[in-house]
Amino acid sequence: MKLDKTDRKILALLQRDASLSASDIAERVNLSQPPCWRRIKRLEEAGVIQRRVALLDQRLLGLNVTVFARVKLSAHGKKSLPEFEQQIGDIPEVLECHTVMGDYDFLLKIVTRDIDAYEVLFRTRLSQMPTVQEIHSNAAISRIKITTELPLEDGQLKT
Amino acid sequence: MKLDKTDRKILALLQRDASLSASDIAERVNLSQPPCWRRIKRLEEAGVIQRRVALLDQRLLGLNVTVFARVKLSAHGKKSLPEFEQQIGDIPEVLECHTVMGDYDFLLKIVTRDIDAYEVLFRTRLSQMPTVQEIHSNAAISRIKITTELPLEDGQLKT
DNA sequence: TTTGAAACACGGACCAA
DNA sequence: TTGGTCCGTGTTTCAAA
Repeated sequence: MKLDKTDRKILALLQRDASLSASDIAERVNLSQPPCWRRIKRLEEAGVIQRRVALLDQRLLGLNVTVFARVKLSAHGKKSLPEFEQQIGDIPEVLECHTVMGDYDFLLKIVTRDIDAYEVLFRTRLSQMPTVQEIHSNAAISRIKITTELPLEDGQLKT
Repeated sequence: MKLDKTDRKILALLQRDASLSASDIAERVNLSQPPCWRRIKRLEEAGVIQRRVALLDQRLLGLNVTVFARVKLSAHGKKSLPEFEQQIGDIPEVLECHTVMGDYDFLLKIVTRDIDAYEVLFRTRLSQMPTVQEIHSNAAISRIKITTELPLEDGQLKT
């Protein structure tokens, strides 16, 4: 799928504010509504636009703690990776889990109500996973920047 | 602001799929459409629903590399924190920047097209910031889990 | 909570460049 | 192939019972 400049403009607008209507966007990219709508549809069908979601305020929901946990699996545990991935998927407090290169195996982003809730999660679930050898937890104190907007400027993308 | 069970159900639905209409949601939470719509509006006005965004497919956009960078500022650099935060905010490839407790000061999540693009970003921007003393970069190989859905189940929230 | 009306957005048919 | 105009349908939004 190839994306021209107009497509990228549309994507940039939508990943900033998905409540914009097709005609709002049409106006900003100098198109009339139907062709603009067709482009959006096409981007959705191609999967470039994965989904539309509401972002909630963590603080207002009382979810005050974000922890980054670096996890190392035991040597034999690496055979049962699917099991580990399955278990991680089942913990709603784990927002992200990435396999990383370097001195540890996974980086997890975890959100809980407070430190106590994290401690419980850590003790009863994370450290209980049979494959886990070692976990280093680092609590985040403040969010300097946090966005879901991917960089779409020229030169950062393959088109 | 207090949230009852119905509010939390609405939030759970919207943070999974913001394309649901007010009547779709009304149906699933056993309400008629207008009161359901009023609740959504109220949640938006209170800021619990911060915004609605489109999530794009990183791979399809050719953004194949995610790097987590651990940054340490120089001792005197900690005075000019606002400057650092400003500069971070201006780099679109930096999606997240958290202040963390522990052996380093910040954790950054960075997305680029490929390793070369990261190297350029690292050399020309990140390592050039006058306040930065040390950066450890860890490339993420695969995404096991990645979601923007906050955990809303009972007991995880203050209501 | 239900009804309903006005405004608006969506999405198809069809034509022009 | 891509954009434009026209128009029917459904949704949102909000007032009134």
